[in-house]
Amino acid sequence: MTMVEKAAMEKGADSKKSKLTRIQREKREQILRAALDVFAIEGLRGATLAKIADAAGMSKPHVVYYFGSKDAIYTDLLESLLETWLSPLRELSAEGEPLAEILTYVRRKLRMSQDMPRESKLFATEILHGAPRTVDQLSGELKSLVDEKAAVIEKWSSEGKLANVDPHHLIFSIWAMTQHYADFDVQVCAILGQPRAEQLFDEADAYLTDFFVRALRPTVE
Amino acid sequence: MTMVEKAAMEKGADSKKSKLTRIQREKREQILRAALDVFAIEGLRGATLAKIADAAGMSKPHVVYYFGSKDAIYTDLLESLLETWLSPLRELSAEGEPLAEILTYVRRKLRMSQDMPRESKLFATEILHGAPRTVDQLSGELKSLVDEKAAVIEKWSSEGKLANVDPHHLIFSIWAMTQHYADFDVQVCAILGQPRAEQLFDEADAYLTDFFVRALRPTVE
DNA sequence: GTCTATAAATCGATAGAC
DNA sequence: GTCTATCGATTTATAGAC
Repeated sequence: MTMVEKAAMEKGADSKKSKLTRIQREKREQILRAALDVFAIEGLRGATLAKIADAAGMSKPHVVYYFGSKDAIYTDLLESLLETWLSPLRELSAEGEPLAEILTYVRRKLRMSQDMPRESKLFATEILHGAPRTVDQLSGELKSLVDEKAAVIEKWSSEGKLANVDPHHLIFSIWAMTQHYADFDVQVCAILGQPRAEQLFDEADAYLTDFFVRALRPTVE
Repeated sequence: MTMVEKAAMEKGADSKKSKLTRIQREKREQILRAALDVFAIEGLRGATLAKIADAAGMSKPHVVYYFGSKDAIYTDLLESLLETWLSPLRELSAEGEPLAEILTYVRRKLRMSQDMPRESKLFATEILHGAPRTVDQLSGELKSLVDEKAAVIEKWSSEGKLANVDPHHLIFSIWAMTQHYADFDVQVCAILGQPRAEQLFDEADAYLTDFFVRALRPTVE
């Protein structure tokens, strides 16, 4: 086992990275950036150490030296991105104006699809294939967060500030529609005739805002 | 090259299968069924001939004998399923009542996600990874169909029979929301706490119907 | 047509020089 | 720390017996 591996295996997530030198952190970041490109396009099995090493501008054993295995790179990527991925939902506030809060959430998620399509595809592929590395976090951390925010939405509905919708399925709808533009961009562009990416997301923003306003505005009684 | 391969390579999609004997067709069907299971879970790269052969109850060379290569099985699967996959949209009729037509389409797509989750995952993975084998059909056959139906929806909107929405993005929304339940079933079940599959789709049906009615009902002027 | 055995290629990971 | 060379395992595909 290498020195870097020993340091990385120190118990506790906090100590994990603090034990690394600046150069070690930078090398690892460099590899993670390259690996994201490769994994997003090729998937875990399709990606090879050779491609990752090539994209990172290093030799194959050098990549292994820093992470121990291809699988470790993949797992590290998923873990390090999860918090970022969930942050838009975390920011949904019970204190704000209901419809505006949800529209802001939709926009943040759509922005995330636009800015981080590789990350979106990484998670999509992982879940699509049964999420063997992630299923614990899905039914733990993620479920807690969703349940908490669903309760907020439920309360808004019951107070008549929002149309009466199942809050869990509403969250699924928001995920589905926004991530669709990142995950299935090839299909979307093929059908729309290859618009500029920026224009596409402007269209999607206008469409989704309009769509959710109509669907969620409380019915006049 | 084998006899089966020779027959399969006869030019023209129609002659392709008619040249095969009944037994040859049955064997090929048997392999395709087994391969769908394996590809849907493991992806193209993750699937191996050994797993496919095992699932089909044959030896590895026997599988190759009928299809020539692993890739050929995968491509054949995608092609043979495309028509089924598009059929719900094809059935959207310009003659029917607008809102009812769209709700019927949503329900058919949702039913398809429920009944054919493996097929859904197969297409999702393919497109997610850039659709190298399918991109021609996406910008050809699929684009034509979508453009045609989008024009119908556009007309309904302009006649005031439907809310004013971008018809292409509406179709994307329907795909995204319905396929989400098949493609990301692991995540959905983790968050909802593993409900029975049938119950989940009943919930989704009620939710989506309600949601689209609200979003698409024409605004009173 | 169907099998066993194996060739040929690929890939993850390691050894060991520097 | 970083490299070249290579091992060992896996996997696609073929050869050849029956």
